[in-house]
Amino acid sequence: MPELPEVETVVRGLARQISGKKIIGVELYRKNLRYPFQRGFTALLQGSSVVSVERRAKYILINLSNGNTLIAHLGMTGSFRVEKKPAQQKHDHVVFNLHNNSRIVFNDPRRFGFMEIIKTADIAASKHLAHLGPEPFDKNLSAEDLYIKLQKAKGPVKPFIMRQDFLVGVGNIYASEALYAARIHPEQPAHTIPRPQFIKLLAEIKKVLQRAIDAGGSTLKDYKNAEGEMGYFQHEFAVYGRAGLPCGQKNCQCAKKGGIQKIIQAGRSSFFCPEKQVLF
DNA sequence: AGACGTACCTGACCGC
DNA sequence: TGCGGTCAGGTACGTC
Repeated sequence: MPELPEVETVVRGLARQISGKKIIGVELYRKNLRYPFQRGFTALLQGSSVVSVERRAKYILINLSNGNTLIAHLGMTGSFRVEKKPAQQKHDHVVFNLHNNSRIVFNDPRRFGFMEIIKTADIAASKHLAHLGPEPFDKNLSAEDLYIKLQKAKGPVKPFIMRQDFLVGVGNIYASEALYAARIHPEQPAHTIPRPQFIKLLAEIKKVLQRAIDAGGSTLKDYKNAEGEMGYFQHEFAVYGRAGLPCGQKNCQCAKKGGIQKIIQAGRSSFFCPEKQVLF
């Protein structure tokens, strides 16, 4: 499910639904997700109130009044939903009962997601967040620093821009979309990209992420935000999942030559327009 | 040190 | 209808 826009959408929904609410009980329906739940998981939450809900990279941070933060990651298929009345579904793993009688349910069929509680003061230095690169929408984001890293990169550009220690938030969908918008072939060696093209690529990454946030994320299969709403950005994909179809721009010659190409890079599907994205 | 494959899991879909 | 194979939005870890 979730790249930056989907996580951002979930965070905004959760913030609306649970900010200021007290957690009166937690139900765990298994002993692990991707990792085992830590000892005392339930006790660390019970009785505290939600101060705020934030996003860092693709992680959801729920800050609590007791000085702890619940870090949650959605993996590929994790989702939160808000319920007024219990309506158990397959793969519901965690339920947070709030004092206003609503329930926040975490559901995750593949269980690649996880949750961990850490002291709020230790969040930035925590195992999961310490190595992360900058946020794309950080006011102080330095294109120059990123370009220096890019020049030292070895492999093709597409897997490189998905590295969370380079720049956070870009996953498999938006990597293809941003490269298309910047007219860069996904197999172009990262270090060969000239400075102006990289600046363009960075701008397109931000643009596509922002457009996706504005559309409420992308719903491929069953993604929904915390309030049960689907995203709509999938209707705006120019290349992702569109192998054999014409690319996002009308009248592109690629339509006559087999359309959008699909290749596998680092075990993931990449999509590109063979007319507009040419190796150099 | 860094790059790569692989593992983690379930479900949907496709061809036979 | 059923079965096997393939693929899926992400991350971490072992092994060169």
